Amino acid sequence: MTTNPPAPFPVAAGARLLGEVIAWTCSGVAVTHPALVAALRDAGLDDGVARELAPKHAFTRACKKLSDQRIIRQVAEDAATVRFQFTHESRDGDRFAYTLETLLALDKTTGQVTCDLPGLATLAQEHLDHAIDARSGADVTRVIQKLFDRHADLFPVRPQGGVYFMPDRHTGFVDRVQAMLGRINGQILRFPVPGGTPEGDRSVKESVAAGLAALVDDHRKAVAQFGDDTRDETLKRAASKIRVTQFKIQAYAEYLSDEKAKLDRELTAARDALRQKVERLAAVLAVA
DNA sequence: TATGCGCCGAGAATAAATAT
DNA sequence: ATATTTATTCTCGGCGCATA
Repeated sequence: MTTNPPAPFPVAAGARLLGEVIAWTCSGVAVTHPALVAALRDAGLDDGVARELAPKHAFTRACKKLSDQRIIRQVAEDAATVRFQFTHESRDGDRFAYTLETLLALDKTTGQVTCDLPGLATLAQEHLDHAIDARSGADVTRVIQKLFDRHADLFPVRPQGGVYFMPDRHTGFVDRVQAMLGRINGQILRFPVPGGTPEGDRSVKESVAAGLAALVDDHRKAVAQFGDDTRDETLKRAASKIRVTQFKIQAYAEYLSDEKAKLDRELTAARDALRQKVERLAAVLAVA
């Protein structure tokens, strides 16, 4: 066995990167919504992915904190207000006892809480205000996935997700995601994958091929569902999604090697199925 | 007005880390 | 050794929007 001198980074002249294996963690991240939006904007990312939480939905988060020895149920809702019943739960010997505590109203637009117990109104308002503002690690993960969904491609390394292969063309994009995560104390790990190693090339090929095959499969399933109640717009959108996937298969051809032909075949099958369906629906429509 | 569709949050399932 | 907490993905259902 020969001993190679330590390779400088990046790998070596001529050996280009295929991409990176990345994983992120937002464990324990607690950030306010405005701070998250600011972090996205400062990093040059689309801040539309971090949306506001409507008072109604924030209240369901707040309910978790308010549910100690208490059961909260929605009793009514109209355009402006949602009403909840708070029922106190206590242990009474060998059984539980329940007593009506209050009825609480939530204004869906202002996020204002009202109820006839002043202390409880204040407590509920505090929890609600916090829930409207606060974003958890899970929320940040959702934001990251939406960013990648809209602007880059991530191929799961394992079916459960969490670790992804990212093609090198998106390196600049991850740089921005990394900057964003840095501002909110999240962490992203990035392992460069150089081209030319047998196992690296194989693993990249398999994960990219599996990811693209999943897209093609989605198209196939969607087309199979279409019927005479499907709108023209939906059919057009399906065709456009198929074109996008075709573009991706082309763009990642170098990763796919011998897997490309199979993907091309499957995509063509999905496109033909759509074409046939469109023709059949047009025929049905003409008769009707 | 009804319907399809995307978005969002909840909850289940699962896994891993941490506390008891 | 067991229970609890935390994080993650997946699926489902409700809501609002656009459109026929």
